Amino acid sequence: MNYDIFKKNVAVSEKEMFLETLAESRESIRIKKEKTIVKNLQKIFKATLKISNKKGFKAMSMRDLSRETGISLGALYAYFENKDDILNMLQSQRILFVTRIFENEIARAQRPLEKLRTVIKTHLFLSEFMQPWFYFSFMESKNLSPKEKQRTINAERDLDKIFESILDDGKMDGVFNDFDPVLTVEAIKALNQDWYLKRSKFRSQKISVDQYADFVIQFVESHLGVDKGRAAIPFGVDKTISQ
Amino acid sequence: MNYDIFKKNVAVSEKEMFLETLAESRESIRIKKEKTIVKNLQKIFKATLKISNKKGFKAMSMRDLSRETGISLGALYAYFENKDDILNMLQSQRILFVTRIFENEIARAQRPLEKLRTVIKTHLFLSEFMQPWFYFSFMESKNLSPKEKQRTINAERDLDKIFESILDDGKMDGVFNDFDPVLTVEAIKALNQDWYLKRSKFRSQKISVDQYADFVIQFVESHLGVDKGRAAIPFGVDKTISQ
DNA sequence: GTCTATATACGGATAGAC
DNA sequence: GTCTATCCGTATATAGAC
Repeated sequence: MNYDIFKKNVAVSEKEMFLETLAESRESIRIKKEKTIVKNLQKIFKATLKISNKKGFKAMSMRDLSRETGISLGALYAYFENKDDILNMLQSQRILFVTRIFENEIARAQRPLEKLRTVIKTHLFLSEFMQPWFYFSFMESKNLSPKEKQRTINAERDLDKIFESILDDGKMDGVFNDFDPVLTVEAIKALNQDWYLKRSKFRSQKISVDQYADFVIQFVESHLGVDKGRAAIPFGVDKTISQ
Repeated sequence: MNYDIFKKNVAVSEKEMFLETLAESRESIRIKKEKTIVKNLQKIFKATLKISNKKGFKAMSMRDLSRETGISLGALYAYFENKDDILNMLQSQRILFVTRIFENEIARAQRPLEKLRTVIKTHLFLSEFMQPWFYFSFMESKNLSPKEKQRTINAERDLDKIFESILDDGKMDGVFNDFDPVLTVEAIKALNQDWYLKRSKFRSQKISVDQYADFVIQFVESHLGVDKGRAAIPFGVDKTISQ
């Protein structure tokens, strides 16, 4: 899998997922027509990410948002009850979206090494696809409602567990060396996190997300002591890397 | 070197460094007695970090700061011209402090491997010693004045150069394997950065900064192919991946 | 040097016309 | 559904007494 393939897979279900995840926010929205909601809410989200990622959510005024979206102050409030709602809706959308994609991409049973590579790439490609959301989410997590904060913590814990169980399986199979599971998982996440936190830096260095994915995988695998000579050849396990 | 030793080394020159770095902010401070400045400015900095790291600098009101420091609203403004000054002073202090310590700790000529370990530890121990400053600096960098923003970028570039030259020397000496210098430096920084961004997580897992330093060093060294405990990476194999 | 009281502006949110 | 006009709380910053 590379990013182009991933992007195409995701793009087809994007709109429909947006609609599904809307259900939760639906009660706080005064607008009737779904089509109008989708159109304007997407405008609002996009503008919020743009402004907030430049100067912070707290520093973004509703007047800023009105100007950027072209929707008047009064009309904006038909799409949420208060400013913080936007933040929580964005986070809720992001988590549901990520969870859904993750379930799709890593559902198939695979061998640990393949699985590790798939999860690293999925995580990385998701953060590329939704970079402004990931960046925003990281920077503004302080101000989430208790509900969304808890949900974020849970999602984070789930991701940890996915990584841990893969590493564990690999250790059992003898594919991976001995290592500290907590620190290793945290390191993988730190490397992936850097992609969306420092994206403009990578872009200016002309490093693509595919290159970065390969780098992270190689970096992590040398820590795990994966024997490259053996892992690459049998069973075509290495397909994901060689393309 | 471990963290306890580092901490003792740094602590002795801390106060005097604070005084030195004060010179720059001096003109915007209306107070005469240096002793008073030091006492109250440290109180102000401490309180700012405490409040801002909880809810963000923008969300911290001057009334919050007044309450936390025990200094009245009016008196606070004798120590800076406006709220943003606090942010810029904090950042200026941090950069000057870090630069000074770095110069002291890595001055001595060493061999690349030793040097790499020293720089990783120094960077990590500094971020432990000044964790609230590092966290604050990362989170609030958006709102720095152009001057402090530029200074931050320069300091970052200097750090990159230090790492790059060490890796380069190691490559020339044949101590390190072939690797992508830009990505490798970025990876080291990402791992170190995670320490101050997720510090409470590490603390709750009872991971000490010394343990983390050893982990990062070992992680990076296995990427560079210097870990004697593992099989050497065959020539050429990883080229397809790292480029 | 530090305090209280206050000027002034700006931000979130709503009312009510269209 | 969307707009303009406006309310009102809160924020930064200052004035001026002590």
